[in-house]
Amino acid sequence: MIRNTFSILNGIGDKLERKLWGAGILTWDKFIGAPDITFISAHKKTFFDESLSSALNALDHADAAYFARAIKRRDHWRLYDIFKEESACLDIETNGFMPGSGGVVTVIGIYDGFDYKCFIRDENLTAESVMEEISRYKYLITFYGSGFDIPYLLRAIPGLKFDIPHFDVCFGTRRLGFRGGLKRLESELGIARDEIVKDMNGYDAVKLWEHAQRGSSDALKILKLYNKEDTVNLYAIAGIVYQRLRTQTGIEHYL
DNA sequence: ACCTGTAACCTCTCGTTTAG
DNA sequence: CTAAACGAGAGGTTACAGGT
Repeated sequence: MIRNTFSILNGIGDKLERKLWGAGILTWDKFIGAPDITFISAHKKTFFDESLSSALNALDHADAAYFARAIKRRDHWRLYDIFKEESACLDIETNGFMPGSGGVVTVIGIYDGFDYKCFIRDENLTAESVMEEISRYKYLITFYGSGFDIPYLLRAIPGLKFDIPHFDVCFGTRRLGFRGGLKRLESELGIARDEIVKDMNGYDAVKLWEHAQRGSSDALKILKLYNKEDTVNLYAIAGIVYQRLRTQTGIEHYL
């Protein structure tokens, strides 16, 4: 999908992108190779050619950091198919407060499609351990992470940084017309959730952490299961949402 | 070359939505 | 409960293309 994307260019939006596709210019290579495009001035085209050449170069080197910078957040979903093999779903739990007002991260869960790893406060959760795990990936998938998880992590754990593209599935689903949070989305898409944590919400996760602090190993176990279900299910949802967003662009009519 | 009409992009504010 | 960021919508602005 990213090779078909022209909205990364400054001055090209949805309309012009579709117009390019309609003119048979479906890929970056085609654009650079076209001698002239009637509705784009020669001066602009030279400029665009350069941008697309560096993007192609970055693509050859699978340079995730380049795309994290160069592509507007709303378009990061378009990188899904080229980075999905090296992607990770991330979800955090907290003690219910905001950083600076006593808020801390209690659990960080990361799922890459095969393995689930979790970092627990006071056990193995450090800036270094989390950073080391994050650095293994080139693509981040979250649900409302751009609004909550990532800013929270950055404030609560100094030293963390994220310079890879970030597919926030929440805004993808909104654009597709879905309402509601992750749990509702799961049921609408027919994705199952473990019975034990079926009716839990984020606030329950706060209470479970409090129980765990008072010595309940069961509470911690359930909290981890809850977090795991979130990341694993998100992984499945991301693929579906990507496919639907792709269809929504209309690209398939031109291929 | 210049001017003008049109189309689409950008910026801004506001309200909605989600997270734990 | 609270904070934050995106989307929607409106208005202003740029830039292209065609006519004179």
